[in-house]
Amino acid sequence: MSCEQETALALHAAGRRSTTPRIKVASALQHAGGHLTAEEIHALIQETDHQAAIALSTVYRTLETLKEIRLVAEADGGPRATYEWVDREHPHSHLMCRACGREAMLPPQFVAEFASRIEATAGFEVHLDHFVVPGLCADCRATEGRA
Amino acid sequence: MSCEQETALALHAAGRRSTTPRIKVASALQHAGGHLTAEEIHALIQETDHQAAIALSTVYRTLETLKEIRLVAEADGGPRATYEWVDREHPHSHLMCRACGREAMLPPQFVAEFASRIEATAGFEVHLDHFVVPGLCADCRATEGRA
DNA sequence: GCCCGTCTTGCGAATATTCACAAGAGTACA
DNA sequence: TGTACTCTTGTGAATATTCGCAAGACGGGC
Ligand SMILES: [Mn+2]
Ligand SMILES: [Mn+2]
Ligand SMILES: [Zn+2]
Ligand SMILES: [Zn+2]
Repeated sequence: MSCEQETALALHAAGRRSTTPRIKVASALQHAGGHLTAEEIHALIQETDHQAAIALSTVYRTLETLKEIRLVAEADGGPRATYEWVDREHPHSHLMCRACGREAMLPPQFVAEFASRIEATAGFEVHLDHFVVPGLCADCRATEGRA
Repeated sequence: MSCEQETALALHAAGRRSTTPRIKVASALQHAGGHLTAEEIHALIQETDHQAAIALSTVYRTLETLKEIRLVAEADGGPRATYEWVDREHPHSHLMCRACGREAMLPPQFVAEFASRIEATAGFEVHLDHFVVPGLCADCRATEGRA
């Protein structure tokens, strides 16, 4: 089954309609990979598809919709929000250094166990599909000590 | 020692200058308590202090500065960012339901242990001073099952 | 396939947040 | 205390993001 079909199914399963902008935004995120801003997504779609243009405000709304049904995750942190396709089979999270900006991977298992613990005690279903943990990397910790 | 003096000390310790806007913003957050938007903070300062007004853009910049030295934490999630004073002695985090919007407290211990684990394996110093975990509360999980 | 009711979109306007730059204020040091 | 140097602020403008509303598209039932 194609990516587009899977997206359409997920939308329907969530009681939302399958529309051209939603499919295009989802497709752009899936095939570009990585973290993209709303504007980058919009530009990608224009390039790929010279005819029917999508309004930038629709891209924002669509990202919100896709986030609601957890197909897409938002990553804040910088001055602009970025968005990434969520891979349910292989979820990932980041460690982001506030000093140098570098990113490292965070073992998904740590996040999963943190979530399990909360669900077990609070009955709260945790949605940390793509978690960006801020802090200081080992290098910058050393530097800071000397500063 | 007064709150203002403590803020000034923290600023100096971080190599930043102690200025009127910084002290006022910090003071507003400390004494109002809870989550405030930049605009609410700005309004509070105007009310308290009819003379020297602070520019709204300065409030934004100042909040960024106070976040950098971890006196203040930002909570996203809604359409507008909110800010809260960080109480180092009694840190707290939230569980926020994406369906009904209600908030519950998250045991600080869970966050602390999650952080310890990351620091132990990755050497990364985690800065989760005020963590808002999205998800579904127990009530909404039940409702969703029936929907 | 057509009709209807509702959900979505495009568009433009309204807000929220960030930036650039010259003027003003805080610090270190004499 | 005065000076020099740098960091911050105020202001206005630039961007980013959200909203309101009428027109258009989607999905369900005939
Ligand atoms: Mn990622
Ligand atoms: Mn809080
Ligand atoms: Zn670093
Ligand atoms: Zn709820």
